[in-house]
Amino acid sequence: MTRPQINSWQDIRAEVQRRIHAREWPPGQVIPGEVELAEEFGCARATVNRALRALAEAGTLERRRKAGTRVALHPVSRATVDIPVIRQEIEEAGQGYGYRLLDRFEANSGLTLRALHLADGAPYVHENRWISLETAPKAATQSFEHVSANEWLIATAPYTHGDIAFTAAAATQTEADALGIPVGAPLFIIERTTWDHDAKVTAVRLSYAPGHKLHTQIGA
Amino acid sequence: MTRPQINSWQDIRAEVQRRIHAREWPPGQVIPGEVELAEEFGCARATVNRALRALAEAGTLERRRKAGTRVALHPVSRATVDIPVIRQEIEEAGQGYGYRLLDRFEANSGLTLRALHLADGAPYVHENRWISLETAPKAATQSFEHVSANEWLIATAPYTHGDIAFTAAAATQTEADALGIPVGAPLFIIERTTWDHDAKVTAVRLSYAPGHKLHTQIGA
DNA sequence: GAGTGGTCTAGACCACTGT
DNA sequence: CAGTGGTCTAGACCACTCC
Repeated sequence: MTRPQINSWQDIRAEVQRRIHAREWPPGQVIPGEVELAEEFGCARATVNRALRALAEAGTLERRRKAGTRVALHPVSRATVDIPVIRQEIEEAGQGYGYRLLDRFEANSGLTLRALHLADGAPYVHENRWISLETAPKAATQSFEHVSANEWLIATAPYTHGDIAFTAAAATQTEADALGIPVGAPLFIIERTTWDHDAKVTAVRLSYAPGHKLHTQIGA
Repeated sequence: MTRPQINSWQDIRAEVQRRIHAREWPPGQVIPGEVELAEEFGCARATVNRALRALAEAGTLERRRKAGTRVALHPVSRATVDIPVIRQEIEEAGQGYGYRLLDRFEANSGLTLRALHLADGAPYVHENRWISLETAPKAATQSFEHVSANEWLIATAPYTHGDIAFTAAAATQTEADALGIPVGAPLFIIERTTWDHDAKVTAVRLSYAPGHKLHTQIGA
């Protein structure tokens, strides 16, 4: 009785997942060390390391030096969400992209924009954005009437990190007018702020027309 | 004129990010191969591979055999969202966790539950769940009056993969009654379905009380 | 077919951290 | 202080894919 040969790090990952799945290694339990597993599987320790690291990044395992590797006690679902450029998002759905600048004014050291993105002519998402003129001074010379801030910033003002929040909110009068919906309608909101090192680059609130869903997947 | 020594794969990752950031390697451009970079940085190819692989996983680079490595043309923001167990989510916010089963009935080969999770006694999220009695037959013998399906399933019915959707919706009469809010109020919704290989395990719709935000971060 | 990334190995040293 | 994971190396072969 033989079992399929376990060679690659992905095979090892699958086998470890199977043992966790089958409760051979229940949640919270410390599993054998890398050296021991390498011997069992007949491979190099680096290969085991590769497999266990992948599982740790996925949230399935928790690893600490000296303490060892254990099966995660509270297996959160770790989902990776891709937030595309809006034009891309619309065009990939096979729809025609449209863009309208609604409002624009400078105040102090910031530029505030409001814009509407359309899919096949229908309002898709309302964008309320602030751009730092200290970090991205060239924004002051851009009209943003034909190029969305979304795309201009990507090509012009790189960032090092940011944070994102998802929530729901009732449509304000401004949003309702722009999207052509009743005030108070439930909107899916994405708020994003990005920095270039310590300098804030931009902050944006995207208000999606009712019905919008953000999909993602989880594995193991 | 010397620059800081570049040794670790994280140093290499940072240096590559810097060159992309500084437009030395603009979006779409093919960057030097691993061998060449390894020579430049005076390290092993595996170390360069480690750094470039990390950037590829983050969406910053696109790699293909033979074609080489290029800077991503449409740098989507790839955010990893941790979706914790609800009890944990509440307790980590320093609030007291409460749970009430609202409804329960079996139909055909499925068990349908409605429940309410509370934070410091206030309604936090309304849960509407379906559990496959084919995949998880033991669910039929569970009352779920004191143990939430959320936690019971984690401890009992593992899954291999699933999908998640985020959206916003107006509170239904049922949700409004449970959460103590007006009908039509904007709710943040998480819909999740999980499978164990080909068999559907459970599907759940979580309706969060108004104001709830799901936070995450992005880097590079 | 040839060039690139993907992976594996065997060994070594390092870094963190629990005891 | 000692044990575990984290990383690096030098070399090798493989797998994919563009030409």
